[in-house]
Amino acid sequence: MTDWFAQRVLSWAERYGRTDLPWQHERTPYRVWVAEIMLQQTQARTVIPYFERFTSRLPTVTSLAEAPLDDVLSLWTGLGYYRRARLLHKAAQKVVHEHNGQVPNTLDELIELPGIGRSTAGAILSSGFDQPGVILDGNVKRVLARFHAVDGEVRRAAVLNQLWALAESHTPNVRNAAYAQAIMDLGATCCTKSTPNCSQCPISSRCEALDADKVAQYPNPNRPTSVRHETLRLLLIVDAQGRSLLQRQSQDGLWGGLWLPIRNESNACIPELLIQLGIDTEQNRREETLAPFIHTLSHIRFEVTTHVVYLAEEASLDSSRDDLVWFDSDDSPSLGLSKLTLALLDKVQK
DNA sequence: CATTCGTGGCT
DNA sequence: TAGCCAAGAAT
Repeated sequence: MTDWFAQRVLSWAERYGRTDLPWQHERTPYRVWVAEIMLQQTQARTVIPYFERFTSRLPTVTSLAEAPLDDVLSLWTGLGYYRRARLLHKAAQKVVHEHNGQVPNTLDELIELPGIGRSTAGAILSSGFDQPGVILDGNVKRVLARFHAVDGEVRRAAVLNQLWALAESHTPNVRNAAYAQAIMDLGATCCTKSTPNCSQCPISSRCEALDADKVAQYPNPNRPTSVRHETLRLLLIVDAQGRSLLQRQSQDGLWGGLWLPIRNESNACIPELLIQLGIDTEQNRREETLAPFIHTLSHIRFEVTTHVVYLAEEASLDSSRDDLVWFDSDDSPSLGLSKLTLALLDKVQK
């Protein structure tokens, strides 16, 4: 290992690197895998409590593979990007069936697993197996874009290819796990997006961006994606016992596989919806419309209008539909819920 | 190649 | 405070 860059970053990490992250201890390929999936587009501080709870409940690949999907999504509730949970679950079953329950340790095999792309595969190889593996996440992209003054929107393929080549050129084939952690720590704690600490940076003496006094300009920002505006009409039905009717979303799309109040896309009237759900429309009920509010996602602005129907009696539900469930927060069944659903249920509780 | 996925923390 | 964007992958 002769790369000056890697030497400096490794030495820096020996003093200033993070050592208290839960996936750095009891390090196994499975725990590293789970952590890397949770860490996709999600900051470490947010991931920590989810990782602890997830690996405590599902400590092995086999336990994850055998768990109901609802349990996995329940452990993911609030973390976002729920497709990651579905793909992780599917990948665990694939590992059990095709790899004898052992997390594979080659780049090709890892990328074949759902939810694992090039960077995550590199992270699992290096951090999980201490084998050579190249990472190009947001941290590494920022460090490299600054160090080499890489121009152009980072999301463009030409720029990405350039960054991958640079990442590969700097990645040593020894101390693989240490370097993987070191380069990410540098980006996360020193070469930060805003107000980077160049004075304590181990590679600042050869940083092209710093040399040109243009650190803040790298990486060049992507053109902002346009925000979509949508309305979300929800029907929240509460029965006499205080249970709320939830419906499972399709596996694809927003909140896939999660349980939400009834979505009323077509703006149908309440009696019509109740009939569709198989609920007796003759019984007494009280209705209320909650004040509309804005729910923002990364690129969608939902104006949420919630109509609440309180049933006075026991509701007869069409038992042939497995996409409906009466949810009792005291009973707390294992279901994946979005933050939006949690907020709405909280409003109805009082 | 551009868009679609959640949520929270930051400035 | 209203955006910006994090340990990205799938389509």
